[in-house]
Amino acid sequence: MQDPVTLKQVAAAAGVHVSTASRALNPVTRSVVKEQTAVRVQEVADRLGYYPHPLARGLRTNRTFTIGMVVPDLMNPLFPPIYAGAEFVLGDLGYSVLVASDESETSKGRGVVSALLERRVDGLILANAHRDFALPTGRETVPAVLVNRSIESRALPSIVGDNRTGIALVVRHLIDLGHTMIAHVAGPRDLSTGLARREGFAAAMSYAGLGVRQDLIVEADAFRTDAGRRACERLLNSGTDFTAVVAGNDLIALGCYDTLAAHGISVPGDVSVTGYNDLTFIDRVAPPLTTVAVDYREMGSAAARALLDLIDHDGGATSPSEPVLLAPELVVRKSTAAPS
Amino acid sequence: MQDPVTLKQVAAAAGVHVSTASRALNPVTRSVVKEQTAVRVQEVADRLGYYPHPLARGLRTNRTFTIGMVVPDLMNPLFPPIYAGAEFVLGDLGYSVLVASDESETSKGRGVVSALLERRVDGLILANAHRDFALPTGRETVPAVLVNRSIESRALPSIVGDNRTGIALVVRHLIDLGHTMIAHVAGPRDLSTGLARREGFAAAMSYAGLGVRQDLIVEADAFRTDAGRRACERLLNSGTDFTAVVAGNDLIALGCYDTLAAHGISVPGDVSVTGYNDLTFIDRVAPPLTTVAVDYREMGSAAARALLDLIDHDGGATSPSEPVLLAPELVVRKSTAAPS
DNA sequence: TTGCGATTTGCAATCCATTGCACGATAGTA
DNA sequence: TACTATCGTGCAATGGATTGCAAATCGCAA
Repeated sequence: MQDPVTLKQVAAAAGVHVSTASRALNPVTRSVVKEQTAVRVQEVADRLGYYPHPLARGLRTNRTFTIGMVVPDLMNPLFPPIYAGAEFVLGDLGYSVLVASDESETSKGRGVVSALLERRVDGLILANAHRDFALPTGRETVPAVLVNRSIESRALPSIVGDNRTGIALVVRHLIDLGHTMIAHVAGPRDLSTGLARREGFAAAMSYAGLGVRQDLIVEADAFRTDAGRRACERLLNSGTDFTAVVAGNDLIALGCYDTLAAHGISVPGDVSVTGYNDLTFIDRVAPPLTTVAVDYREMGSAAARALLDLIDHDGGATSPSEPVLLAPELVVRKSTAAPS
Repeated sequence: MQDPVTLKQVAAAAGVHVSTASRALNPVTRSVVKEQTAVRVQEVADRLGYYPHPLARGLRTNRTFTIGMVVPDLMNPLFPPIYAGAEFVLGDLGYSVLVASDESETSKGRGVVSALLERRVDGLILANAHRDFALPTGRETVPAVLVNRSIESRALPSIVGDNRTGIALVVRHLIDLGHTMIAHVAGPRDLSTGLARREGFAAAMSYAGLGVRQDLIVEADAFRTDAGRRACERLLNSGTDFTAVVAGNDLIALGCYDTLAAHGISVPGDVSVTGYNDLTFIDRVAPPLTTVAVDYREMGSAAARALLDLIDHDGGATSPSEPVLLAPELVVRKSTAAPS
């Protein structure tokens, strides 16, 4: 409807100079203005419904109170909770979240990051990093944190799940049930989650004294159901015997369900299957999937807090650091049973 | 790293005045500059990696190339595709999407809208509207469109699914199977989707000559599983006989699954159940749910296009209009069968 | 009453790009 | 050669808030 109120109008109405009005309205500089004046300005501002023009302010202060968040694919139920957790923390502090999805499954995806940087976001939360990711060089940068996936260089702080421990939980669970021939349908090796779970699998197997057989490990080329189907197919075609499959995540596990069913193999009757992530509704598929739960909302919140810390204190100067690990939790359902 | 390049620097390097540089770089005004000069400026700009400061530009032009999108809850698998569709269309044109979630299930939620307006978004896509929603008055407004849910006043354009037709499809399907005693666990009446499906249900029933029995209609207080459970419980407690349940959406249908199972009633053996939305994975629950598919990605895209239209042409002056309806599609699975 | 330090407030520059207006230069016409 | 269109470019204001610095005001003491 009507035009927004400007600071100049507030100042005029309060009978002071704009600079005084500015100081009166800004909590940080308020103390420099005479109490009585500050109150008057504040009242006028409230009455007129004044709020500062974010562009004008940002232009001057070089802050936008906007955070860029990059996700690979919001349709993957994994990411909405991460977003929700982050936005919950950030929104409270006056930040808005600019969401950009980077559908490209390649390691480039610098396009969206650059786009966000050009928009002068105050920080970045990256949920889509490949292991070889690096912020674009040769251009101004902002504080950034990784979430869910970490990178090889450790150049950016990251908040991720403890994938090694998580996988160890399911391996332990399967061994406790009596399994010894356990296969792994791994996620892509170029994502830290895929690699860490694969390494965790190997570590847990050798720790249990079962050894690591490469013919029991296949890799899905994406954390998706279709990729899981194909990978499981390869596993079956190799002719290797196994009584349990540790899938790289829930979607791959669903792909295994499909392929196993297509081969007339019953879960968990003939083969046990485990997933990772505990997606919504994964408890309602047939059979309900034994998996590892990660608190993704908390992960998003933690990432946001870490980012704010970077913004407020270190000014973005980040020294290489180990990922912050969130504890996973085993969720036993009906897709695992003792080997027949 | 280094500071961003400003137009002034480009102009200096090209040996022209900033205004000339500005015109040379802006496609609209490029023709006013001598071709040769324009080329030179462009080359310098490219070499220096110049891009305009969005805040400075926005301050002057009063455009932010930012669209605000409000969703009730991104964790509901319904909304990510809507976002994806919208962002796909908008991103191509240089717009970024500011996502805000309004968890409050009340009809206020003007808080987030106001926050977005204060940020000077160029337009709004609202996916969370209650039937009595209206944009905040007495303040400047921007073009806005509704998606998925429409409002009573018709004051804003909306892109929604054809809920009446969709429900008619499932009712028809159930009748074809031989059902006559069909119950409806409706969604909340204060959401257009809840109301339209309820009305569609009544219309389809009377069209089929089965009449509308109020004792066969209960209302869930939210489009959630828990609300569906409770509502279904009420339906059963009322003692009314029925052989099929048309649920207001997939989540409510899952709630019905739970309650029916708790009462030892088998689906679809004793009672058939239908949902609405065809959520991801709903084809994998036990039993796979017969439901109505809506192309939510397309809905998001359509909303974005409608919004862009409003922004570019009408300048936001909207006259009341009927919702744009997207055709639904019946998806028959295993939760429906002939009555026993 | 004059003077000095401490508060308050005002001035003006700054952030960066856009754009109406005017000036200068070139081309074309009489 | 003089004169008017045209074209290209520069000047300067503008958008709105922030902030270093200077000026004004006040209180209080000598």
